[in-house]
Order: sequence, then structure tokens, then C-alpha cells
Amino acid sequence: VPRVSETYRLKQRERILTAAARCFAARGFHVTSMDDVIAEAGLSAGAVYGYFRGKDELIEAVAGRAMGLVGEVLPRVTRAETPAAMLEVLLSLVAELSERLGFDPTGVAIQAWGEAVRNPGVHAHVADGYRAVRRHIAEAVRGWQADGVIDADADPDEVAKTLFGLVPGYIVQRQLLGDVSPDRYAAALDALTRPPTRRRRPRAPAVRS
Amino acid sequence: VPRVSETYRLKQRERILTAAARCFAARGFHVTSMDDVIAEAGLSAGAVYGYFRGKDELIEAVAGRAMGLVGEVLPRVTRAETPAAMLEVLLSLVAELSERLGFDPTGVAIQAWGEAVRNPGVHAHVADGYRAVRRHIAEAVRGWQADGVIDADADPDEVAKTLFGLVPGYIVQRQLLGDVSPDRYAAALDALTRPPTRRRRPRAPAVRS
Amino acid sequence: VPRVSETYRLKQRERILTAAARCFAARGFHVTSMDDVIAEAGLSAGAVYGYFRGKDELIEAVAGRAMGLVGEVLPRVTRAETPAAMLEVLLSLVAELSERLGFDPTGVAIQAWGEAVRNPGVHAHVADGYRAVRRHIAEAVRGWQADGVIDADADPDEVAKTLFGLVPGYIVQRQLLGDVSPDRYAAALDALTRPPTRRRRPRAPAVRS
Amino acid sequence: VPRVSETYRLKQRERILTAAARCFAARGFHVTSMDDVIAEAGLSAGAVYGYFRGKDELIEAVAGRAMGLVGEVLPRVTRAETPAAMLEVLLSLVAELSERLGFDPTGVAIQAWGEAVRNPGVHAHVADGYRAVRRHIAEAVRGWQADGVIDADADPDEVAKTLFGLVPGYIVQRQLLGDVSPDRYAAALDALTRPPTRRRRPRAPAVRS
DNA sequence: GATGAATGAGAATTCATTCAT
DNA sequence: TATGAATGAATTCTCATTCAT
Repeated sequence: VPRVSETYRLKQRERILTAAARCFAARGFHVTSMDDVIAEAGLSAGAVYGYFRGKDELIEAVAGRAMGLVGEVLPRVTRAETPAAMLEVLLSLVAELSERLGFDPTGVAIQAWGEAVRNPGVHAHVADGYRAVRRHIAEAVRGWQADGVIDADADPDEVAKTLFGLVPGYIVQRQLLGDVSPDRYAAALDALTRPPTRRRRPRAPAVRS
Repeated sequence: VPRVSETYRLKQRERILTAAARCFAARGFHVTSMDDVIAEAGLSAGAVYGYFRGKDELIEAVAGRAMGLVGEVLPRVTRAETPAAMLEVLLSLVAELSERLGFDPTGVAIQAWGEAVRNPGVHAHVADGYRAVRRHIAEAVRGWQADGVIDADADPDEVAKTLFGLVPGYIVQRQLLGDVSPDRYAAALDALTRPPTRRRRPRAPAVRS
Repeated sequence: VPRVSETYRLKQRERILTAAARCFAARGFHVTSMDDVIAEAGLSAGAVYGYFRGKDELIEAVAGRAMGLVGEVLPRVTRAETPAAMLEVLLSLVAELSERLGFDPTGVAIQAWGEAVRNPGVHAHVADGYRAVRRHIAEAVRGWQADGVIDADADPDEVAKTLFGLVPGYIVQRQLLGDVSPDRYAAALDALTRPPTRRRRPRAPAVRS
Repeated sequence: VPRVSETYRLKQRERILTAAARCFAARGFHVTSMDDVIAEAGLSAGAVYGYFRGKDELIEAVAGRAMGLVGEVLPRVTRAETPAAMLEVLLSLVAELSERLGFDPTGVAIQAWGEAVRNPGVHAHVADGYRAVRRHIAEAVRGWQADGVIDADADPDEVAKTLFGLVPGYIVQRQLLGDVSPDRYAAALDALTRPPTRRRRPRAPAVRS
């Protein structure tokens, strides 16, 4: 007969997960000590171990949580007119998530990539999540091909890989260089995919000068 | 008075660096123990500490080495006709490096991203290296704008960020999903940037204009 | 003002004690956790602590219980014709107890010996219990000396120590080798104490005299 | 190329083993902390772990060492005229060992019995050791049967079990009651096995009174 | 009385680093 | 220079015990 409601346990679990995610995003999985997580969660060691078997389980849960968000967000990313528009929606949603969650999922993601190389549990979460996103993008690509926006001869799966590839690139630049924004990043993709407007004046020194 | 030749010291240093890079790429900086590196190098603890002050210095040196390679390779990446061609050259050169070095620099890179978040030394290496690449790409973008291949109104630095962003995306997919290749990845970019051919419903070339 | 009957409390206490004894016999006092006992008793932590101050008290109570049984059994061990007969009765009664109790008192005893070395409470239970048994045996020895079954010159207390010493030896062999039985063990003592029959070379009855 | 001689490593190992045995005999395997052993050995944690994988390995090694001594001592226990003489030699040799070793093997033994119940490694050491001793005693029993000292109809293996059983009984009484000595314990066995001398005066009230 | 989540001190173990040889 | 035994601080995890419900 549980004296504490199931929702209470879930809230506590969430509290620990969020605390861990914040620590992991800031310092990485292995530099973060359990004491760091425990302090961030404002609990005792024993309490944390009452919800997670150990650090490994916590790492996997945090990675799974960050990846699981992709699945939540994905349905809202459909029906964009162009690849650039879709990219902007995707990147904006991630930024929006960050506030709702209390931690930066891109900070977790960048750590999870390194961890996935050697941790099968984390690898599964990341690989499954990213494959789902790529499938979703491939579907959109097929739509664009039908619309004549993209060359119908191209392999939609390969195009999806390349388009998807822009996302980790955005995350890396955001985390390490800090000089990217969803709209400018997407606008540049738009510029790349759009045929140039002023074809007559070749070698014009650019707009600014 | 050095007892052994300077070239011997350099060779030993290189040996340790390569051993460390292999370990770091396989298991990450913090899961790899100094004993792992020592065993991989086939030396003793004392010997390794005769060449590097400690693990931190080793991490920074390995990150610096992996990033320094970018600088070596960059001069050979100019003069490409299209963004897609440049991308393929860039990705192929990285693959080529791997064999020459004895370790996979993309494996080091994916770990370095996570480490750069909290390690200023590693951050400096990565940030400097990537800024250099982006500058290089921006230069090419300006060339393509002058050639009329890319819209002259676009900000070349932003376009460079987006183009560069494809590289981490390639690395992530290569390391975690293993289903990408430089030529197909570049071909997909080509398909995206090229105006669609032979389609019945040839739609307006783009949304704007 | 007790809310529940005293008999209920005693029954609960017994339940916990038996659960603890089972755990202690199987895993030892210190490898057994309170959670093990709690689970075996089918109660909650708080409930167990409502009956015992803590683990130490539980250990002492279990040791005391196992030793107290000796006292219960002892009166039934008198009046045997020979040492061997008495030994068989003693060992058989212990085996009988096991079923009545729900746990193996010899399993507890073997753990209690090790614990008694450093735990004064347990030491007192074991020492008192064993001294009582030895006194009882010494009494029987005096009877056998009076009957002429045992040399009257022997110190009955010393003979009692040696006879009693067979009991731990039986327990050790039963627990660790499993190839002893009360009747065969006692029969062998009988063979040792009985003068050899029908042998051609009947040798002097003993070295001395 | 080991810089330290193999004998040095063996001496260090012995040092740790003896320190551990002393701690284990005094407090038991599980109440003794690794810090206790480390302090007793006068080394650092890391040093101890350089010789033993962990506490379990140390426990097993100590148990194995204490049991292995039996094998060393056994050859010197043969050729006794009577069971009592053999018992005295056996118990005296154990006492002698204690000084040579720097720890009390009976103190380790009493702990090992409890541990053997749940630790297969320890169980193997104890079971093998004790079976060897019993085989040795059984051999002597066969000799005594041939000499006509013991009834030839008795099963020598069973007699060996009973005779061997006196040893744990001696250890328990020595450790917990402290009022036994090898010669008196053996003399009492002699009194039991010897036919009483003064048969004429049955029911004499005993020697003292 | 009963429950079980929370506490936190303590235990085992690891690992970067040093230093005598 | 090279070796590898030793160091000891830091880390992960457990578990006896408490207490609000």
C-alpha cells in the first residue's frame, strides 16, 4: 500500500533527472559526480539511489529523455513549404523546449554523442531518435520532390541525411561558438537552395561594400 | 644536456599522442585512464609523465592535434566549383587523414565537442579551428556569389556557418549511424542547391522574389 | 495504554526473530541487511523497529534465542547409559528443534561463534549456554564414574569439555561437509570408548597403568 | 622488466595477508573494513589493491592460508600411539603455528566456518582442508584397528569424523571460554577411551569430595 | 501500530601522479 | 630516461535508522 502517490514519485524522478541533465550539460557525464547531481537536486545520496540504480542508469535516462523530446516535437515539424522553413521550425522548437524543461537538450545531446560511442544504452537512444527524425525529413523530401522543389532524381533518404546533418552542425556552433541563430541559419540554407536572383552582373563585389 | 636526440623525444611524444588519441576516440577523455594510454603506448607511467605534465595536458594536446590537422588540410580545399564539390573534398580529406595518422580524428572531434564546453584549453583549440574553417568557406562563398552561383544578397558568413554545419552533422551520422559517405552526402547537397530538372509541374523557382 | 493485545505483539516479535534467524543462518549477521530481514518477515522497516531497537539488538536476540533452546532441551538429555548414548540424544534433539522453530539453530550457532569473539552480548549468551551444557555433562560424567564406566581418576569437568567439544565438531561437519549423522557420529564415539572385541592381537588395554 | 624482486612482492603480499588475518580473527570478515586492514598493514589503500583485487579476494586468500597450514602441519601428526596422543600433537601444532605466523589461525577458522556457508571460495578451502585432515585421521584409525586399539568393526571414516570433530570443539571452547588446553583436552579423551581402572568400587562419589 | 521515503555516515574501490631505483 | 610500486584524495554506492503520514 503506497503511502506516497505515484505522481509524487514521478515528480521526484523528474526533479532528479532535470538536475542531472543540467549537470551533465554543463560538465559532461563523467566529470559530473553523483554528489554534484545530488546537490543540484537538493536531495540526499540515498534518495537519488532510490530512484535510479546508479550513475549509468541516470546517464541513460537523461540521454533517453533528451532524445525522447525529439519524438514529442517531431509531429509539429511537418508541412513546411521548403527545407529552410522546416529547418527553422525544427531549431526553434528545440530552443522552446529548453525553457519548458529546465535544461538545455542540445547541451545534453553534445555530450550524448561522445558517450554513445561506448555506451550501448545511450547509443540506442540517440540512434533510434535520429533515425526517426531522418525518416520524418525523408517524408517531407518526397513531398518536395512531388512539388518539384527538389530534383526528383535525388535519393530522398540521402537528402534527408544531409538536411538532418545541419542540426548537429547548428548545435556544435551554438554551444562552442555561440554565433548562430535559427532564422539566420535557415535563411542561409534558403540562399543556398534558391537560384541566385541577379544573374546578369557576374562578379559584383556583394551587397554591402 | 639532453642525453637523447631531439628527434627521439619527438617520436616518443608522437607515439604517446597517437596512443592517447586512439583511447580517447574509443572511450572518451574521462573514461580513458592514464593506465589505458600507458598500456596502448607500450610504455610506463613514468615515461608518459616525462613527456606530458598530466592528463589535462594530454587531453589538450590530443584535441589540439586533431584540430591542427584541419589547418593542414584546409589549403587543399579551395578552388571548388560548387559548395557540394567543396564539401566532398573536405570530407574525403578527413577520411584520408585517418589512415595517415593512426587514429580517427572525427572520433576525437566528437569527444572534443563535449569537452570544449567546460575545458577552456580544448574550447580554444576547437573554436579557433572551426572559425578558421568557416573563414575559409566564407571566402569561397564570396567567390561563388561573384560567379553568380549563390545569391549575392546572402551574408557569406552566415552561408559559411550553414555549409560548415554540414560537417559535424556528417561526423555524428558517421560515428553513430554509420550510413553516410562523402560522395552521397555531397551529392544530396548538390541536389538541394541545384534547380530541379525535367518535372511536369515546374513551380515557381522559389517562394520569394 | 496498549492498543493491541500483548499476545499479538509477542507473535509479531517471534515472526521477526524467526525471519532474522533464517537470514542470519543463511548469510551471516553482517552480510544480512535489515532490508533482508524486513523482506523475509514481510513487514516494513518501521514495523521491525517497533519491536527491536536496531540490528544489534536483533542479533543478540537471535543468538540468545538459539542458545536459550539449549536450556529448554537440556533436561531431556540426562539419564543416558553411556557418553555415546547421551551424544546421540543431544544431537537428535537439536535436529528436532530445527523443525519446530522454522530455522536451523546450528546455522545460527556457527555464525554466533564468530560474532561472540567481538560482541559481548552474543559472547555472554553463547558462553553461558555452553557452560550450562558442560555442567550438565559433567554431572553425567560423575555418574558414569560412579558406575565405573569412566575412570574415576579423570577430572569430570575436563571430560565434559572434551565430550561437549564433539558438538561443535558435529555442527561444523554438518554445515560444511554434510556427511555426518547423529547416530553414526555417536556410534563412532561408542567404538572409541568401548574396549576392542574379538581381535587376535589384543594388546595391553592402554599405554599407561 | 620488474625493478622489484619477486621475493619483495611476495613479502609484501604476506605482510598484507597477515595484517588482514589479524583483523579478521579479531573482528570477523565483514566488520573489518579495508581501512582496518590497510592501517594494520601500514600501507596505503592503493598498495593493498595492487596485491589483491578486492576484499573478497583477501578474505579467500586469508581463509586459504589458514587452511593451507593444516596441510603443512599434517605430515607431523602421524605415528601416534593412541587417538589421544594424536589429538594432543594436532592441537599443540596449531598453537605453535600461531606464533610462527603472527596471527591466530583458530581465530580465522572460527570466522571462516560462518563465511563458508555463503562464500563458495572459502567453502572450498575449508571443505578441502578438513577432508584432508579426516583422511589422514582415518588412516591412523585403520592403524589402530590393526593394532587392536580400536574395534575393527567400526567404520574408520566415521571414527575419523568423530575424532576430527573434537578439533572444532576445542577451538570454540578456546576462543569463547578460554578454559581448555591441548594436554588436558587430550587426557580427557584418553580417560574416555581407556577402560576404567578401579572397577571394584562402583558408585564411589568421585575423586575430590 | 504500520508504512516507506529520506537521511547521511561509512565502506569499497579507483586512478592521476610521484619518486626511489 | 625508464620503471612500476606506492600514495591518498575522490568517487560511487549501501544500509541502519528516522519520521511524517
